[in-house]
Amino acid sequence: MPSRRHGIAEDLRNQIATCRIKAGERLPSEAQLAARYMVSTPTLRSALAVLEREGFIEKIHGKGNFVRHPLRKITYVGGRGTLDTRTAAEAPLRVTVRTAKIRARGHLTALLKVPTSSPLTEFLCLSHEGESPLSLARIYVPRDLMPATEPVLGESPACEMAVARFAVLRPPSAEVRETVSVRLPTPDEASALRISSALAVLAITRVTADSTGRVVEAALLVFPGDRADAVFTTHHVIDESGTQG
Amino acid sequence: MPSRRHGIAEDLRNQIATCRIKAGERLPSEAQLAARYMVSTPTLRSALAVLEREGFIEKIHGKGNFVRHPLRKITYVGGRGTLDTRTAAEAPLRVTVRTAKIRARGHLTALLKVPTSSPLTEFLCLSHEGESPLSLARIYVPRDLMPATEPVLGESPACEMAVARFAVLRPPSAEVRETVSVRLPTPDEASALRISSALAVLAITRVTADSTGRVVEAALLVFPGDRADAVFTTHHVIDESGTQG
DNA sequence: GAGTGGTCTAGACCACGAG
DNA sequence: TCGTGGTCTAGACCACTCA
Repeated sequence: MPSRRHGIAEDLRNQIATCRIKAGERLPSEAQLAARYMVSTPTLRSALAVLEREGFIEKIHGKGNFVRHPLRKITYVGGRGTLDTRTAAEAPLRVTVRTAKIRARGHLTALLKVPTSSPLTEFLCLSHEGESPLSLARIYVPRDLMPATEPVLGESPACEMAVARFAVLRPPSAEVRETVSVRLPTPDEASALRISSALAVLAITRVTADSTGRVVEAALLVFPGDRADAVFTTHHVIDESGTQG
Repeated sequence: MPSRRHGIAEDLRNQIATCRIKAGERLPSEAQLAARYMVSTPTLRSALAVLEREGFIEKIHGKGNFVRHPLRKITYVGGRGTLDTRTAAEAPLRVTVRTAKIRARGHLTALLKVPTSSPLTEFLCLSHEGESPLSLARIYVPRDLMPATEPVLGESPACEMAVARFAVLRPPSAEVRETVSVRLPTPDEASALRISSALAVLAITRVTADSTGRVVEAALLVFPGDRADAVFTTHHVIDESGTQG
């Protein structure tokens, strides 16, 4: 026996799936929907909360409830030294970058294996597809690894270009360790990605080290959980016999 | 200005974090808590819903709200040919396995690259740590790759042992492709893992192929999102120049 | 100011668990 | 049966957006 809210949620889900309510469109007001389904507003709102957690709708205070654009999943490809987030390549990806000079503190010191308050360069990258934010990246590089001659870029060029440029300057043999976790977004992340704070994110911490073991980059990547996959491919060329554990 | 429910949630979170309410313990009834915080029961319940999504409490209908055991995170180590889910190794991990003979259908045919209704062996593994379910694994192996002489094990031995045994029978060079995604659990998964259906899970689809490209195993792994990380390490021994994209 | 969503109330009634 | 959580109601009032 399905509860009212799940029945309503399913009905709306179907309407969205069958494009009877199109992407980007506004739903009828909560009062109207409550009347249509003959439920009280709290009940209707709890139905919408289900859809919000599932990523179907986006609530905007004072404006309405909007159908999110179809889940055009992006794929994060692991194991590379560079940020590489598109696969649905047809997407017109727009990336904004903000650069800052900061000093290591807190868990950054552990990630980068540097002492507290050692100089770092921070890249804050936010990628959009149309109106929908797709990913948030915070990338930290020890300042002395930055090409100081190069004017530290302002806002325009793609974050990935910037990072890729540094990649070629690095020693070629490196180790990349990527830790994937699921969590709820921080309030900052939720607003940057325009998602509900109840919609879990896929968080990837990527630490890149050169052949000497020095950490040359730490990247904190965050994706809306419903819009991203991460793929890791391992080739077992040589049998690592008994390395189990 | 924090809302009532967030204030209450934070207060309870602190009490849990500082062990003023210990793991496994029951919280006071919702009516009592509502009285203590001088809010209505729906408001109090929405505070508990926050804690539930965050993984702090577990609601059990008719019994009460219970503090979940501390987030003893397990780490899934990617890139291996075997299931390897412990790192907090002190954990007394108990695994139950159910074996079944099924036939490929739906997306399994695509994953395993086998025709519809070709024979498979399914391993359904559920690992517990004490009372808390930690992971759910559904592993599919083409039946002809199974050592038929070996009696298909009943319920007792560890899933990982079973799978590890097959691993050594396989050609050593293989490719492992692991796809990590975030989603809400299915009702089955939620009840098997004893988590709220609002608590996102970390889902890993692992496809192992031998050197000929034949898929020898597909594993669908599900972990409670708040209890698991996945780590992937890549060694860039040889510079794959310009393999970008 | 009109319309929207956000929060909260003070109940009612139902469903589950344990004795 | 009793105590628990689960669902729902019919409002009230506040906060935000936009004309």
